[in-house]
Amino acid sequence: MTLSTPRIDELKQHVGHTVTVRGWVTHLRSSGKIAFVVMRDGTGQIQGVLVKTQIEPAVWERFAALTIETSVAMTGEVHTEERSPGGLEMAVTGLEILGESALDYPIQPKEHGIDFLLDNRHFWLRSPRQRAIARVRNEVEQAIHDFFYARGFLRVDTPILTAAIGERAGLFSTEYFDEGNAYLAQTGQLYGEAAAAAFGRIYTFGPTFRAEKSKTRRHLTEFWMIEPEVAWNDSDDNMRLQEDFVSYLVRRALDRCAADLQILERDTAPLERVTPPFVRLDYGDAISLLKRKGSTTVWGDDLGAEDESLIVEEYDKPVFVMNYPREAKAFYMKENPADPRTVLCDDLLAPEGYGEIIGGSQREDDYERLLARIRAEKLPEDAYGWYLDLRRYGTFVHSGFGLGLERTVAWICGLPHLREAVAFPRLMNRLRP
RNA sequence: UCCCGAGUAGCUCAGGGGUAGAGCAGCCGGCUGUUAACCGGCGGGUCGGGGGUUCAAAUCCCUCCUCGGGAGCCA
Repeated sequence: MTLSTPRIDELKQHVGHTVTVRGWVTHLRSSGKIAFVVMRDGTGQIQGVLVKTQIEPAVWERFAALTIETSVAMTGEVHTEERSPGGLEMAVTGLEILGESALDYPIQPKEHGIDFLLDNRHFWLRSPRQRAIARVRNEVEQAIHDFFYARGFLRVDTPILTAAIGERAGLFSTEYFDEGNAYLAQTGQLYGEAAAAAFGRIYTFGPTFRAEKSKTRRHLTEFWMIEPEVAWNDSDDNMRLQEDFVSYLVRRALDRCAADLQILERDTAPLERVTPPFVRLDYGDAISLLKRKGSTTVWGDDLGAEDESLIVEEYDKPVFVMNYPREAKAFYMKENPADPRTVLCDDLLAPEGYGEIIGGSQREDDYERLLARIRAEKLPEDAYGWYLDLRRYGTFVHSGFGLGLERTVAWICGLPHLREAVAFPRLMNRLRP
């Protein structure tokens, strides 16, 4: 059966020949003695046309038994036909029902509410729009690996079950034998730093978990993060790496996913402008800018969503905001020698309201300073023993960042909400399907 | 957690004190080029749950639940 059953996107090579394709029925239309069946196989769609007077009665009867999402093997001669969606059509002479589909398939070719669609995510995934998003995500993921591979980075897989270390936000916990609680990783960074001391340039690529009760278009409780960590990179090197990286990912999507972006009706003009260098806006200058624009945010505050939009609208490509006050940022960031009130860090804000897609920093490499920060933040000192060791045995200048995959995909695809950027999104009130 | 908004047929919604509605989907019939086809017919309801006001509540009041949008936090 596998022989000569091309996939739908290969059918243009089979014009004039009789082939069999397998897939799922998406549309059925009948005019009494002529009928149309559109099927999908994951690579595209093909319309089959059946003329009652020209085919075997048994085939016509099987057409009548078709329902939406029936899986079928459809056989016929492929020809060009401009009235057919996609320009190709199959003159069906054979039809085999592989798997029946119940009459109450819930998804219709019309508007649905988001609650209903998320409840039916396992079916929603079958739509052309969701396929386009999945293809862009796949391309971005591959581009990430290619980017780092070409630059001699080693991919390191860090643990998902961890002791209580990492960010301050909510943790998911689970029992772990006689060791007390284990927590789902919020970041692989600390392990990445250990690996950078071993291998020089590394990156992680994996799921991370935040038990935050946040209900916004920019948050998931489970999301994928890419975290490079580079020995001997300072904060400036770090930002150069980030702008090269992000520009490369966008370029790859533009070059290889043009058809998908078109299905998503993505205006690609803003993406075409994503080239290095990006603007580097010092935190202090950002505050001045915000004050000019009427914000009440003052020096020392973290930047809110409103502030980020005010900054982003000033530029036509991603913008770095760098060197935040120490109090607004994590304990592991290196003190800024030029202004000890601040740390050497950067947030990369994406255009068009997609917010922070990267958070990065140079890491504190001085043992005493790092220990002081851990104590000041009242973190469990013993849990960070191995992390502090990295500063006791050959400490090194190093920097890294975390890129949120779903935010990046949502931005490139122009999605209104992160939940479409992953096949089965995890939100605070959604654990299934 | 806080602030808004919404829950009526499988779906998308109208109806806002007086016998529950439409379109789509489904089913039956018709149609030889359909594109979310079209035309005719049929079936389909705990009006989110509970309590209250009233002769009478989908409709007014209270309360809880669920969902959506936003904030905070962050990627």
